[in-house]
Amino acid sequence: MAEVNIKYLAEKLKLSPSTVSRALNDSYEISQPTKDRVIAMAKELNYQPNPFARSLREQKSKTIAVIIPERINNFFSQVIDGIEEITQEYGYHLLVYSTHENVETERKIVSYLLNGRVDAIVMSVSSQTKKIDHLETVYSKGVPLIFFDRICQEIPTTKFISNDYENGFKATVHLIEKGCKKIFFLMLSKEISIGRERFRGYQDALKKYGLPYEENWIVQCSQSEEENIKLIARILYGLDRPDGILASVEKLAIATYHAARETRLEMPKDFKMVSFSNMKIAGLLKPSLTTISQPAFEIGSEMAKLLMKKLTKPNQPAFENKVIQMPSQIDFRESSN
Amino acid sequence: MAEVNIKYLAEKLKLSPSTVSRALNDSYEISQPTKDRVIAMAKELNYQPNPFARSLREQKSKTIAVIIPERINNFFSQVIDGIEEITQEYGYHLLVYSTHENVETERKIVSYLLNGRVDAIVMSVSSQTKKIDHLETVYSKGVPLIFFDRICQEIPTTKFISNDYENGFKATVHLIEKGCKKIFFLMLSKEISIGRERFRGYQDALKKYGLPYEENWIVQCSQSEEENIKLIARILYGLDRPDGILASVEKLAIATYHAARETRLEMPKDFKMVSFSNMKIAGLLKPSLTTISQPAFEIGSEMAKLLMKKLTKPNQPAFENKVIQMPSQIDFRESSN
DNA sequence: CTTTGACCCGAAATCGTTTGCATCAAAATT
DNA sequence: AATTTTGATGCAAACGATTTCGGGTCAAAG
Repeated sequence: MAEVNIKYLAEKLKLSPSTVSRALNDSYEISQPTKDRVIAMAKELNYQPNPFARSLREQKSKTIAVIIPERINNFFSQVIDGIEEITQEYGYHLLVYSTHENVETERKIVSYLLNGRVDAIVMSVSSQTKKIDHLETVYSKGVPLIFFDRICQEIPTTKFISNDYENGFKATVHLIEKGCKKIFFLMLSKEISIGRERFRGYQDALKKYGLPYEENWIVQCSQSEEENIKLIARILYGLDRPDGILASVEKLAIATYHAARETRLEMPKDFKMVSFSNMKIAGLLKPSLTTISQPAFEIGSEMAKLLMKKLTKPNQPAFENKVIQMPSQIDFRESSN
Repeated sequence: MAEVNIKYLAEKLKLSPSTVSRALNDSYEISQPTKDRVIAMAKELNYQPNPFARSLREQKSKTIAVIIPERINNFFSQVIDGIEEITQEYGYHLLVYSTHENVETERKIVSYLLNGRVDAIVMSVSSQTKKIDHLETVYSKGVPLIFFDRICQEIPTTKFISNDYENGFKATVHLIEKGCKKIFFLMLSKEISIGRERFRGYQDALKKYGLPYEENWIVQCSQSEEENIKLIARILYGLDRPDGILASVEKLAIATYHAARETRLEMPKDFKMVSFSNMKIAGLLKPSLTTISQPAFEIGSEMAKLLMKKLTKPNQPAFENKVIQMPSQIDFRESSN
């Protein structure tokens, strides 16, 4: 493969490696004619600097890690698209990892990243994450860290979410106004902070309208689609079945569609549903699904902007400990009508 | 941040860096007691080897690039999941890039990867890719390269696809058997090899059943969803409108749903449709969509297995110039009934 | 005629690992 | 007893880029 490196360029040009390096980096110490010669030769030989030598020397990698709980989810794909939109301009690379909602995997991935392999980490924690010492380690090592969607409140850094509380509230009010009296709340796990916010909105809306809710209306689902369908079907078969459902994540809405089909119940006649979801084709479902969708792309690009500012400008402070809320959008469709 | 490195470990242990390195790499030249001491100390100080120093020295990065035309597509997400499943075990990292179906972006991304940043590239080319000199460069530089789905026939390496010809054929036959006489074929671009195979299957099926087809039944769509909807709607409004549609990619099927809605035509009454798609919720659409879905996860994991074999074992030959076909699955649903 | 400063360039150290070769004691062999 | 072998370790050179330091030239200024 005979890589062409700086030394080789220097030889060809009868210059020293340092001069070549400086010329390529447009140093003021090098005369214009020399620069031109060097650049021309570099182009001719198609010189590509070795990224590892550079990273080793400069102690930075121009690489960012993105850790998400699952890939097969439009929301996360859109967020990554948003991140890439910005980072690509700056020549940064993206290492993407999926934890598959598994804490152990999450811990392992994070541990790979503590050796300087990446300049920063952007992540959405797994739904099973309870102990957060691995995240504290990242923080204490000084690796810039940003959370989004599934955030970890305990770590004092910047977090991006959408106005989950507000939309949990609005969605519930919407169901109430459509006449629902028994509104169930489907969630993945108590551990997810995001679920909590959406849940608080739900609770407060019920309270405001003087509606009751019982413990078993809060349905804790699992990772298994099959089990979730069974669980929800059982609930729909039950005597105490809901006339309204608020699904805190997309996959639970999908499971509900399957469960409804199994139990031969029809939305919105037998029960109504609203779901948090960034599915593009919510409008093509049968029935079309009322969704609360997050500005995923913008969340990604905003995070990336913040990152790029910190990584490419000198003397930037650590990320502030704050939560940035981006507005979601509710699209009313048949499922809740 | 005071990174703990080998030199520091050596000092602490009163050993030379070389001994420490060898001990950590479990070299036969080092005595067991010394190894134990070194390993214990490394664990205590939480030593993490610097990946760049190692990559620089070893001339390999333990990183693989995955280049896809778009992220918001279940097929590609599943493929990446499949790749990760295997590579993670071997401690390999995944750099993921999206070209957004843009050749220029594709060229730029590829050029970033010619400097040893990655040990291999797995890619699905953009629909606009016509000139392939950038891919030839990758190949000639000796970077291991595997194509999937949108393959580039001209490069002599291993390619993974599903039995596109066969399924294009079967899907068309299915539509014919359901009574369709005017079957249109929706494609993204003539450049995509994959489209060609599917198209050949379509053509041959028509031929076999003695059905005609006209030039303008082959619809070339664009990247813009909006334009595609308009285009398809215009076709559906037309006098010469199809009674069957074979969509070669998922996004065109979605566009067709929107166009049908606009023109108030109903599937499968007014026309029937089959689409290549890995959408999980095809069964929940209105009407549910008959799909040909690829074994995406397996395509990913098979590619990764091949890669890992080449990268982790000594003296492996270059990838054979062959096309590996994985069987797709057809799920018949309402849209074509 | 010296000094100053602008300008151009090279030698060598550095980043953290790995590894070919040298070293040196103890054990084994002649 | 002298020599070879073995086993365990250290020295120093890579890998390829950046950067500190320092040297030299040449023209203008003092």
